[in-house]
Amino acid sequence: MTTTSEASLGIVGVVDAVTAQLRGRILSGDIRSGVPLTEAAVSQLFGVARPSAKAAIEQLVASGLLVRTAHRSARVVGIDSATVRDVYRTRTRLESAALRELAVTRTVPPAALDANAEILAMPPGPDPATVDPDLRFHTALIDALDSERTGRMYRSVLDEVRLCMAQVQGRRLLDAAVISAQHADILDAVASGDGQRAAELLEAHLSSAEERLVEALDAD
Amino acid sequence: MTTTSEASLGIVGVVDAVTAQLRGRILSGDIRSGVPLTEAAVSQLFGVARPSAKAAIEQLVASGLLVRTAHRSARVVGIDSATVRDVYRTRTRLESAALRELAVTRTVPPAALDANAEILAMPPGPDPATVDPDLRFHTALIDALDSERTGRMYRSVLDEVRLCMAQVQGRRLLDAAVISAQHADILDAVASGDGQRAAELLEAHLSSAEERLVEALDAD
DNA sequence: CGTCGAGAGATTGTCAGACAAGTGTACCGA
DNA sequence: TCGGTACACTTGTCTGACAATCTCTCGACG
Repeated sequence: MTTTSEASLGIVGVVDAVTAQLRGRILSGDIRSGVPLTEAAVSQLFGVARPSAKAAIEQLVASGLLVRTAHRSARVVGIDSATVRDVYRTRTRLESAALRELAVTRTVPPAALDANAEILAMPPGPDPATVDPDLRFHTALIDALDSERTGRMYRSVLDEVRLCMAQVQGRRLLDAAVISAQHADILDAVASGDGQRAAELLEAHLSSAEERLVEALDAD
Repeated sequence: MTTTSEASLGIVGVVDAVTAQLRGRILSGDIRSGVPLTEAAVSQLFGVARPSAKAAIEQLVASGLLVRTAHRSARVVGIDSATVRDVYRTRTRLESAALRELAVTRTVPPAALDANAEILAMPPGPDPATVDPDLRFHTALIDALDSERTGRMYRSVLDEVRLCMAQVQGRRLLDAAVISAQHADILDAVASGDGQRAAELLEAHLSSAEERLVEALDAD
């Protein structure tokens, strides 16, 4: 098949297209956790052969978004407290290491400043729309390292962060003004060359988010 | 196929067995970089169907051990200076973060002590046999965090470290006694709760290894 | 003699169909 | 009510096939 119009749009193949579509549906919460996701269902849903659907599912299993045991249907991974804690601890390790490096050269990533300005411009109070610029702020810190492997790792963890938020329907977030202020403090510490303080501020920042997520998860 | 004797030995399927075999051959330097690794060749080599060989190759591409562009044969990834630097910088980030955490609770992983004792017991001087306990020492630091995701990430980087060493045939290593002493210093810093010093010692330790690898790579 | 283009070979991407093997479940008998 | 067995569903793997595309080589032309 592989229509030329598909290839010109950045889709390199059928299986990658299916994978991207599935990933989007999972991260947006469209596909709920618990319901079986059979290869036949995916193959019919997108009109592709079963091997293609199988390959797409396997990619997502490798990404950690789906889980599957032998001869069982794949399912969207269920997020529990332990998962959230592990995801956030891993996140914190990467980001704090990044901040310490950036502080050495007093490098403040412009993209992080932009993302935080976007949060600050929003009306104060909890707002689901803060999620996107928030994640962009943190991604900008990692991207500033200009490391292919570190970036890849971070993005895989971030996928699971998005999955957490998709499964916690009531995304109770902190006040946008508070988030923005904490971000600004972190960047200030980086600008002043104090990597230790930047790492500590980040740890506190992410810890509160982690707790918020865990308590929302326990409320069901 | 899936013989019952295979299944009882921890092999869950044909494709996983092929993947493991291929990974071993790549990491041991058996399969040289540059030569094309076609799906048909893998399928004939292990006596499996082409889809199975394809799946195994795709897993290794995802692992970063193989590279492939569309409609081209897969090849073992070529290691250059930039790759080595990125691998080691990513490694350092994860390990230094681990040391800082361990220092907070003054936790010295027993497995790290064991691995380092193994190095110390070897005859002084460069010896390729130090590679294995050396890698086990560093892995023990990460494993002490008891984090599934962090461990997964670290292992993927470590695969590339092994690949680096496989491609640099003359594995000029530091003196076993020197390595062991540096490791001991790091653990001492952790035991005394000085995470900052542990991280700095680790950074110096890995930097020297990185330089050694880069200069060996440039000598060809 | 050097350079460019076309064709052939090789390789991958995708599909269709098929069968074996394993797991979970529902039904039936005790 | 409880336990065992048979069935349906799903996955794992294979065979075979064809289209698309990339690379390489060979020949023609300037």
